[in-house]
Amino acid sequence: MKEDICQKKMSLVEKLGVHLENREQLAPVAARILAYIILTGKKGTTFEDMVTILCASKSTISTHLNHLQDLNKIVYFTKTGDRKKYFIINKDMVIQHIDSMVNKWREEREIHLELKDYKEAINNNDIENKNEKFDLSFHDDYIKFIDGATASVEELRTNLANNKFNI
Amino acid sequence: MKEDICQKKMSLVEKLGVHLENREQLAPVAARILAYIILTGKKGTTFEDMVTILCASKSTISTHLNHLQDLNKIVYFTKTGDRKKYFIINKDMVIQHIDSMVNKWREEREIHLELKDYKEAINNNDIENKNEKFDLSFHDDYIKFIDGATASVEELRTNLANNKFNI
DNA sequence: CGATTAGTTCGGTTTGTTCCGAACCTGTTT
DNA sequence: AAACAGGTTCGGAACAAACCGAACTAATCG
Repeated sequence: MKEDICQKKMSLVEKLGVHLENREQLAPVAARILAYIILTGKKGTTFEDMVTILCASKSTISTHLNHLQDLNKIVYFTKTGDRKKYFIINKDMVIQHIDSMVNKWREEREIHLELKDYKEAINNNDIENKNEKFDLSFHDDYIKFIDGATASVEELRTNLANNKFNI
Repeated sequence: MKEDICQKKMSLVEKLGVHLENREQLAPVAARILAYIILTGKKGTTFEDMVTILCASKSTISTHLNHLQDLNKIVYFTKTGDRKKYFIINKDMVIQHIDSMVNKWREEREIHLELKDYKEAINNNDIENKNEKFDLSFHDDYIKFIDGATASVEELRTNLANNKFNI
């Protein structure tokens, strides 16, 4: 029973780990630490736990734990008469992620506008070769998509803010 | 005049290059090749052009050009009595990109469902600690966002298919 | 004081990526 | 045949990322 759940947990740590590794650009072990902390939830996880469960050295865990704290992805609480730190995820990690998506899309939008500008200038410069001109409507469509996606994510942001609880 | 445009072009190659390097997970020079091909448009670019303009070795250009062709990002056309290949972007590169976004979101959706399942199982297992239970509504909100974003991107896909011209 | 707990710091190895130069190949021109 | 155009292939240099072990620190406990 308990072993079953533990096995399920570790398989999810790997799966979520791979996902976070890509999404958050983290080192393999750092991503697994984050995944493990997420899946352990409010009761928190300690340094030692992770050393044994994730099968990594103390130095690796130490470095990555500090890194994740620098990135504001995790925080810890303590218990009286206990020197250990209990790590949990920072509850606005999700908001951070949403903001980074919005930023990424804003940057992409900027690039599309710049590309369109450049292509327009080229199109107007050589009048001779009509069939070699750039198509520009693609950029407008793409910008429309970005605006739609941004609207969806802003809605998510409001939903989360209203519910006031995350993860 | 022409130097101005050329300088603008190269600065856009770098900017778009950095963007593609991250978005498409390409090596720096590979991303710049792709950016240069995009910004040159329908008249196409040759191997030699890129060696001189991007200041990279023949071997580097060769390797990356072949890699980009393997990824179906670029294609070439030829001219009678001219052994050079003229590279242009594959016009369904955009569709590929859209499909990869849709896939990424579908995977993310799956993970959220799995996480929710796991957390629900844990919540029902220990009945004692009520305040340590996982919040689950976050996953529903996130899935709602993914569905919204997917709808936006599907709309983009239809727009592009209707217009029948890309890039 | 000595031992233990909880964690940090540093140097080094392993592994992977990115690019280059030199040699090579294949078809064409002289 | 020799030279050239248009590439390809291979070995390796240079650098960066990821992790580890060993030595260390700092606080607490017997």
